[in-house]
Amino acid sequence: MRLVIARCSVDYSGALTSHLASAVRLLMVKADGCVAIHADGGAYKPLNWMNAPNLLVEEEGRWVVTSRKGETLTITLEEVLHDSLHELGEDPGLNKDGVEAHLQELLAEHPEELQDGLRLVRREYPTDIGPVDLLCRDADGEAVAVEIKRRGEIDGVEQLTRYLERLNRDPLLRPVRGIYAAQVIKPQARVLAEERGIYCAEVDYDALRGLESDALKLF
Amino acid sequence: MRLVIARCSVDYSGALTSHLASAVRLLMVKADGCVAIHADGGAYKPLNWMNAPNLLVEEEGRWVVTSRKGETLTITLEEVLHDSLHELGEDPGLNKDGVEAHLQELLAEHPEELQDGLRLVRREYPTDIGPVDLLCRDADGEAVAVEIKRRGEIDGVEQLTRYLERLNRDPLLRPVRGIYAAQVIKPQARVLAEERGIYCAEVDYDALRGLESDALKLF
DNA sequence: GTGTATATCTCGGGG
DNA sequence: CCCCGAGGTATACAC
Repeated sequence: MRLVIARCSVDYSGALTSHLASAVRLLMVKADGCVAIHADGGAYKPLNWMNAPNLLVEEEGRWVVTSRKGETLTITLEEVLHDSLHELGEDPGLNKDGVEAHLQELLAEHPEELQDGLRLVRREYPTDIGPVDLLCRDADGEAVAVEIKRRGEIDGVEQLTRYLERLNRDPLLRPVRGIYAAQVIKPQARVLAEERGIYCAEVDYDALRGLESDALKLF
Repeated sequence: MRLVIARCSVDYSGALTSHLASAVRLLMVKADGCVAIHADGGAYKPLNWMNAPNLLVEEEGRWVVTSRKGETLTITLEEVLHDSLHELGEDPGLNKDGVEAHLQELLAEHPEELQDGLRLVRREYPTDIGPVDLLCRDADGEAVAVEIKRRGEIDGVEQLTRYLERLNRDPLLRPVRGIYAAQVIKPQARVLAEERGIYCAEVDYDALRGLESDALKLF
C-alpha cells in the first residue's frame, strides 16, 4: 500500500463527472491497483475512488487512472508532502455475527416465536421474483410467508407484498398470508403492512439466541 | 490525519459483533476523530470503522474507540511499523455533475421530451409520504406524476405507485397517471410499471444536455 | 431529532 | 455476464 499526502486537484469522469478543487489530501494506492482519495473527515467514504482493476500512469505532476469501463480519474499534484510504501500482505478477512442470515436461521428453528402453532415448510422458498425467507403453515394448516429484516422499513413490506401476490396465484398454497419479522419495525412500515393485512412481529435477537443456548444445554 | 501501519487484531461490538484476526493493516484517524481500518485491497470500504464523534483511548498496545451509542472498537496492536501525522486542513468538497438531481433539472425544463404536450406544474411536489419528482399536466390538462431515476429499477415503480395512490385521493388532481423516467429501465421494472398502467420513458441524458447547449447558443 | 431517498453506492451470491 | 438483495450501509435533505 502506497500512502501519499499531497496538495492536489482531482477530476473524475465515468458514471458521472466530478471535480475536486485544490487541497491537501491522502492518496491511497492499494496492492490490487485500486485508488482512493480521502479528506480529513468522514471515516467511510472516499472523496473519489477507482476500483480495481485499473491502470495508473504516473506522469510529472499528474496521475491518470483508467479502468476497463472507460472511467478516468485524473489527479493533478501540486505539492507532495509525504510518500511511503508499505507491505501489508493478505488479510484474513472479517468475521461477522448478528446479521440477517443468522436471524433467519434462528427463526427457521423457532417459527413459533413469531406466532403460536407456526411450523416451517422451507427456508428460501423460491418464487419467480426471488426467494421468500420462510414459508410456514399455521395451526390451521394455512400457508404463511415470512419476510425477515434486521430493521423493518418500508422496502421490506413492498418485497413481502410482491411475494404474497405471486404465492397467492398458486392453487396449492392459496390463501397465503404474510408475517413481517424484524428486530425493530418502523412506524410507517407497520402502518403500510397492517393496511395490507400483514402481521408485524418484532423479534428479540438475544432471546432467540437464549433459546439456542438453552437447547445446547440439554446435551 | 494520523496514519499508522501496524500488525493488529480488531474487535467491533455494536450493531453486530465482528473480529479481525492478526494482520498488517492501515489505521486511519481523521481530524474529526473518526477511525477507519483498511486492508491492502478494495478502494471503497474499510474493514472496520467508527464514525465521529467518538472517544479514542490509547493504552499500551491497545486502542479502544467508543461512540455515544455504546459501540466499541478495540484494536490490539502487536507491532507498529509506521506512524505519521499530517495536517490537511478543510476540504472544499466534491462537485458532481450527472446525477439524478441534474437529470431532474433537465427534465423539468424539457418535460415534452417525456411525452408530447407535457408541461411542468412543479418540481418536488409534496405529498404526505414524500415529494414527487415532477408534477405535470398533459395535453388534455390531466395530472401526470413523474418519477425520475438514473437507473430504473423496481423500487422506483413502487415509490411512484405509492405517490399515485396518495395523489389520486386529491379531488383537485384526480385522475393522476404516472410516468417512470430513467436512462435505462430494467425489464422487471418495466413489466411491473406497465402492469400498473405506468408509462415508461427512457431518456437520453446526453441528448437532453444537447438541448441545453442549443438553448444557450441562442444567446 | 426522525424519516425518506440517493449512491460513481459496495459487496456477495445465484443463475 | 447480469440480476437481486443486504449493508454496522453512509450521506444529504426535508419536516
